[in-house]
Amino acid sequence: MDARAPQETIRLEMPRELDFDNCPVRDVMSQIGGKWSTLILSALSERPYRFSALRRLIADISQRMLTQTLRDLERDGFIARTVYPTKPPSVEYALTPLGRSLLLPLRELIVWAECNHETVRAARRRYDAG
Amino acid sequence: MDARAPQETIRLEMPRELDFDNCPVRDVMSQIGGKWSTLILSALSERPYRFSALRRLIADISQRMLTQTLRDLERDGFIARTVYPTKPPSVEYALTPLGRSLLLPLRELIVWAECNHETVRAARRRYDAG
DNA sequence: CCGGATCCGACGGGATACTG
DNA sequence: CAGTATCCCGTCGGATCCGG
Repeated sequence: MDARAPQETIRLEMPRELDFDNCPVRDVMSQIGGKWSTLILSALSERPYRFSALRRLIADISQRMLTQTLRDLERDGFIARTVYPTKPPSVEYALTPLGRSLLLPLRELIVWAECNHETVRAARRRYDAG
Repeated sequence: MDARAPQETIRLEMPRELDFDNCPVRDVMSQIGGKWSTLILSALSERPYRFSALRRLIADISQRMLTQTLRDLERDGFIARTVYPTKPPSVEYALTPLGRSLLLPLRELIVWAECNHETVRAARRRYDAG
């Protein structure tokens, strides 16, 4: 997980399907890589939240993007949307089992990012200087 | 790794730094989430490659995007660029230790994507139908 | 409270042509 | 061979207003 850890030799296989829609990696990445997806998944990993609660939690997300990202995540089966017909109606979002299973590999990446963020930023500064 | 695997309860902590540049997750994701980054990292995980070799390997990448993505990955310290002053000059790209360390969490995500791709596509079809 | 509809700027990414 | 320079367009995401 750390760049200074003993180096295991890792080989990733090139996907043979380079077509975007048929390439699993690209298909998942294009969703996870969105600006707000991981943030929302992180929030929902704690517990289900209602729309307005998510909005308060993330704070700098626009109404539009929250709605859209939730829709996309729901479409892919990562989260479930439940409407309670109260007045006014309340809507709750929760992770599905599929969504929860995604958290495992996602967490690995998040931990890596936190561990190596400063290294990356340093490399970036060096590159921009030279 | 599979959605049907026994469910461990995972909680991801919300990053307190919501500012884009200071949030490690977003900072890494915005790079990895690019259209070509993971493909290039996968290729270089096998062995170093020269520019034209990468181009043949990826095939449907444009010259422009290959150059730009390689630059970005180099800037972040994931790959190293070595110029051999032959005639005509040849340039070789290779993973750095930092880049190689990224492959571990990345592979988790790739494996997950391959395992669950069909589930996601099915969910997507259901959503679009209903 | 939970959105949808619309307009708009910024950026990612493709195609093509040109250079050392 | 390994790029740079332009042009162009589609999508992402923000702001704002409107509706059940």
